Amino acid sequence: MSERAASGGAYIVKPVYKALNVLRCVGEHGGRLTLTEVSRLTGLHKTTAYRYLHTLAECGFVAHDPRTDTYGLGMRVWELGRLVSGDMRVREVALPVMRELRDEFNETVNLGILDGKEIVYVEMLESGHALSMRARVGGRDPAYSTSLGKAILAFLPEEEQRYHLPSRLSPRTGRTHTSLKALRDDLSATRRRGFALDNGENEEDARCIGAPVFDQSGSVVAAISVSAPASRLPDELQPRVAAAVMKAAETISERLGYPELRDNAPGDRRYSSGR
Amino acid sequence: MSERAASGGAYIVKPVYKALNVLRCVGEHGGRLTLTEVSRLTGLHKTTAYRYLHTLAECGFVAHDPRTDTYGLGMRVWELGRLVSGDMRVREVALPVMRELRDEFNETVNLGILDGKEIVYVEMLESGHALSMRARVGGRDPAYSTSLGKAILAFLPEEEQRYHLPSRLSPRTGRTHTSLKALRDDLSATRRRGFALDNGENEEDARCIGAPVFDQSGSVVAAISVSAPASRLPDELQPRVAAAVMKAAETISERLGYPELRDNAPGDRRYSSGR
DNA sequence: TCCTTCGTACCACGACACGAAACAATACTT
DNA sequence: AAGTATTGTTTCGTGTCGTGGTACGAAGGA
Repeated sequence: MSERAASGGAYIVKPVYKALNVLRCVGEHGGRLTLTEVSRLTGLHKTTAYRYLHTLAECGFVAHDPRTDTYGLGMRVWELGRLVSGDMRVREVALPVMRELRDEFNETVNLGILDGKEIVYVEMLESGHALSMRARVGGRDPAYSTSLGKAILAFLPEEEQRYHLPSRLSPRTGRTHTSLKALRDDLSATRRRGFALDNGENEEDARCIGAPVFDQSGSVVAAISVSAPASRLPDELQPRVAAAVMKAAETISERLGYPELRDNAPGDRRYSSGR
Repeated sequence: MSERAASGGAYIVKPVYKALNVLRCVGEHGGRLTLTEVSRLTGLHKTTAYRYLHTLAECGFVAHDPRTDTYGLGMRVWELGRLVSGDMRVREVALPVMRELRDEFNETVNLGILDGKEIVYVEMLESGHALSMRARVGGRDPAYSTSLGKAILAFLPEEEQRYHLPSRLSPRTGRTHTSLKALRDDLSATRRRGFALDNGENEEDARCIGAPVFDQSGSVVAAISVSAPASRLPDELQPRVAAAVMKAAETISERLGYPELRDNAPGDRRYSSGR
């Protein structure tokens, strides 16, 4: 079996890396995992999984139910998770603005944060329509194939941007960018016009329009987007939605302390290069 | 010499154990921790801390801010934390009942869960009074010195109970039980009367009255309590408060599917909850 | 009854985690 | 400006300890 070089990077302590995988595995399967299931899912030797689970349990990161001999996430994870929530000022600040935006078009509004090469959905307001998107709060998608991700990437300093770009663009739909060149062109276009477009690049038949959110230091920290089935977001509507999304994003940025821009010219958006 | 006690007993993988300590350390200090700070706080060698942080970062459990060269909790922690929240049905179910209880006496109402030898405050409704308790949501206290903890411990099967009792009872105040014998007596008393008392055992001058919450399988999963300064909870008032706390706890238990004891008629257990 | 599959326990071996020391790149002092 | 102290990063040899095989008792299923 050809093991992936995943755990082979530099300065990676393998026991830690693999144990964290166990933790994530337990979380993703909603608890109720038995030892052998964990062993199978992670590909670890049964004995090794056993020791990891014991260690994780000792620290409170997983909880062992002695009745069913199953493992689930522990309270310490919840505890730490709350601490992260407390740090996410964007979320509270953005919520009321997102609500307005949702009501304006009655379409799903998303708030996303860049984490590594993926964006994480941090908040999401559903549209009234029955047809809803697949994404969920806490879920992830590649940054390069979503309007949220592209909105953030486009306004990142080049050096940082490179860090968040994958070496290989695996196409998620027929419309996903497959070359770094095409993606870079897309990014500079979004930077020019101030918002990002996703025409079914991440999910078939789904259209998204996203705009970046800046904090007081002038760097992108998040993005918001309106997403809907292509049928409900025809080309004629896009300018109006894009303007609204950008407006909302600017409002959030200002409330985060981002210095207001006097000029409202829509192509003149620049991030401060100095820090 | 004291290594066995320090970094755990058998089946503990030390790199994992220590890395988890790093993670908790980063969380407790609200992020913004530098490498050497982590090294100092955890007592780990600088190189080791460096490798752990790298590994944790690779897995998304900590985030490295390259600007300030500091580490904070990563998005993956938030992600997993949400999953735990989703599992905590008690919390949603208990909230409205807790609200009623808070309004009845205008005192702080707590919801706690047992985790290891400690209880974790999962929800908390403050009283209107200016004088509030020290405890916070997400915080911890020893189980044996709080009414929440004792309410849960008392209704645990003996074998499980022993697992959650510390070998050494370190006194937190002058009133804390110092002997296992005294604690056991207290526990059987609480089991008899159905609620637990804490007269300044955990925090000087703080009184708490707690009652256990059961789930559909009939086992304790949590406890609620009313807590207040001793001056506002005089002996005369205790019976009334205790009755109300027990009533509220029973209501929550029933809504969690706990079969009411009085009538055994199947399918006939949906009255007397006032709704 | 046998047979499977579970969690737990033990052990010998060699991978790899570890700490010392030195590196480069900043901050702080003089 | 030169010196000094502290930072994060890198390399490397040593010996610890994490690892996978293996085995045992218990608990179901056939």
